[in-house]
Amino acid sequence: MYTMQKKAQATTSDRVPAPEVNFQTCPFLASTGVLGKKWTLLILWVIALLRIKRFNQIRRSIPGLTSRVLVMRLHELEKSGHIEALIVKESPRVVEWTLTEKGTDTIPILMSIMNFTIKWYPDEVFGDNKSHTMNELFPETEYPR
Amino acid sequence: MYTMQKKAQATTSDRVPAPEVNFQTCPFLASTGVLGKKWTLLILWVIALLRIKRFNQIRRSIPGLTSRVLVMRLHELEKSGHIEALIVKESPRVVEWTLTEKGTDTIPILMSIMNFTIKWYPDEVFGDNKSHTMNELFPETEYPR
DNA sequence: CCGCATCCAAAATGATACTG
DNA sequence: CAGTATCATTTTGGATGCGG
Repeated sequence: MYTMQKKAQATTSDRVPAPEVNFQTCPFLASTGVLGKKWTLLILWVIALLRIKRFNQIRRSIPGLTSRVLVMRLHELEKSGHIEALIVKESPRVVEWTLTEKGTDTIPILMSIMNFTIKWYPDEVFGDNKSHTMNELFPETEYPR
Repeated sequence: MYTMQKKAQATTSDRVPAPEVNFQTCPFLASTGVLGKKWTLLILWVIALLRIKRFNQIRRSIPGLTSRVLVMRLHELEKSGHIEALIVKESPRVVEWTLTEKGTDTIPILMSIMNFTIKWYPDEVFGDNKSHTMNELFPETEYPR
């Protein structure tokens, strides 16, 4: 429960949370880093939660994502240290993409997003229209922190 | 702690988490909704955590954000039900933007992002280079869930 | 000053085909 | 299989203006 919500007699002079945080320069929030770009979180979800490691498998698991954008995002994520490429074999080339420690630390973000989505967009993410909770879906996972 | 990380003898036939979730259609992850677009989370941060409600104050608090994009995002966020406009006065028009319940539910997402950022990008978000934790920064807030 | 519209340039992304 | 190359389309940036 957030205590910062407006109470009956609350005024606008309530404490401003964490003014010492330069939120404007957060690479994700400001979309200056790869995490703020289109398709990135979906790609991370696939690698992190579905454990899909291969280029074309990732692409096929995300309808609408093209090779062009996928290869851009993978290389950006590699450069930013979220994922690593393991060259399994050359000619025909086989590459496996896996999370680094930094990439693993994005999982709570993905979880908090999905937690929001299953509450506000259940029709979009469930075929059966039943209500679901994160604990039901990810029973062995503590999230998001 | 996530139990889905690879253990020594783990194989790729480990359980795939939550196959019943159509993650591809999550509006945020897929960037089909406003939350996935550039500047949106920064705008929500300002309204939610800094409690800034006015158009030009929001704009000035986010360097680089133009009127054009701000007005687009505010109206998109209004349409999607994350924020509400309160017309305080006409001529000159004064509008106050505040979070709805749905918008309030995005705060855990913002928190998990900042939690990630203060770990991996401390130089970008702190001026003093000291180490910080979320509990230190948001003492009265339980987060992210 | 306020919120917001218009115009045009630049950047990001989509579609399709192709290569080692 | 894992990417490239090319071109069309969409989204965003920047300047400017405008009625209240």
